[in-house]
Amino acid sequence: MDLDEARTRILDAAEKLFYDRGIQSVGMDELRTAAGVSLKRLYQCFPAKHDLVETYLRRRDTRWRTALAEYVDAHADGPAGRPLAVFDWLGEWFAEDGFRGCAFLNACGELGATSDRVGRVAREHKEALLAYVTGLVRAVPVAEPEALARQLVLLIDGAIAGAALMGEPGAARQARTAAAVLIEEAGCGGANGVPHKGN
Amino acid sequence: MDLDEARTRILDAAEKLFYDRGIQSVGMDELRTAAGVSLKRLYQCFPAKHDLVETYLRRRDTRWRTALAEYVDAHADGPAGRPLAVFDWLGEWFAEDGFRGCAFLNACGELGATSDRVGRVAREHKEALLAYVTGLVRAVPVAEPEALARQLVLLIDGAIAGAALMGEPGAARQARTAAAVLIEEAGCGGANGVPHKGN
DNA sequence: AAGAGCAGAGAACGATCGTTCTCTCTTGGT
DNA sequence: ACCAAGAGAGAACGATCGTTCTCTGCTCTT
Repeated sequence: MDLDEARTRILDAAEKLFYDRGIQSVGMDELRTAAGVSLKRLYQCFPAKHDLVETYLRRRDTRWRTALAEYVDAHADGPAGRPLAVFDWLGEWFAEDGFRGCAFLNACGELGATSDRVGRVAREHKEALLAYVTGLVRAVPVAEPEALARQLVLLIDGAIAGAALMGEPGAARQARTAAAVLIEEAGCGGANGVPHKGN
Repeated sequence: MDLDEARTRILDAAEKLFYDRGIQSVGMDELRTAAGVSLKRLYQCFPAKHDLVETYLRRRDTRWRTALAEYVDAHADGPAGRPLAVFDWLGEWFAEDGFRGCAFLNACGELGATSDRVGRVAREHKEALLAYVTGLVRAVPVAEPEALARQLVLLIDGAIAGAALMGEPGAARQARTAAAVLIEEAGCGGANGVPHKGN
């Protein structure tokens, strides 16, 4: 077996097990069995468990944001619809089997106080999400795009948390309608010409 | 030492340690030392660790919601300001030393897949919060108070998650302004007479 | 064909976990 | 004063954790 193939098999098993059951609940031996590699290979690819944890989180971060961006590019109608398409993607994600909330928030709650590395990865993930949403918001004419982007990220995180705890995918739709109101209200003479209330 | 006093000392130590460092990272022996009771006493009060975990979460739930309600009662000016006062309280909570996000979301991410009891407690906590916010919203004249309450809870959870990951207490203020927009927009001819846009 | 080197399987190790047991000491009733 | 009962302190137990080591067998070069 190739070394690169072993790495991806280990990371695939780690992502499934860590996300499903938490990090501390999964032992290296069970991981080895799920990946189908030997313990020697496992420690050859990842010298310690926290290395595997960090790599798992980083790979999930890039994959998650790539999937989101691809969905938005494919499904959004016009620049104004792109921020709202984010919530449509969330709705599809919430409905997936095995959805268990934000992997970074879970990892941070479990190990954030102990390991500063997972805290750093989680922070980078959230900053990258904010940067992406800010880019989406800049394409629609609103006053203070950064402030609106931060509000939308609040709705995103809230929807993820709500869907994780309650198991109700409808949180995405509620967040979407709230986002539409916020975007509309932040608009300064947008496409439909509704003026800012500005009291 | 009284048995009730032992219980509260154990619960106080458990709340501090579990919330600070996660549940699985804290052993019963360290807990015993922090509480200043004997192991026999500990297992006499809580026959197993998951009993202690569940009791810790339930007590934190009632205390958390009581503190929130007391703050809202004390600081809100008028019925319309009560939902907004929730976010003021969040801001003070976020700024506290040792703030580490939502204890129920953290516990659920760590043990939710393993223990269904912590999942149930977390769900009950979030339902109680939604019920409380719904009660606040009903006092201000809006169309569809339940929908608005759900949106506000999304903002609350998002602010907690954002503050937990990034350590920025400003999330509470951003959520507050977003909440003000949503409340204003949901109003059906409220106190200031702004009509619903209703497109 | 033979020896060197690497890969897989899993035993082994020390540490730590949740939980129980033992031993000693105090205390209260008669 | 004496005995029963319970409390505290911590040793002990089996399980499991992350990590390393050993042993066996295959493969590749000359």
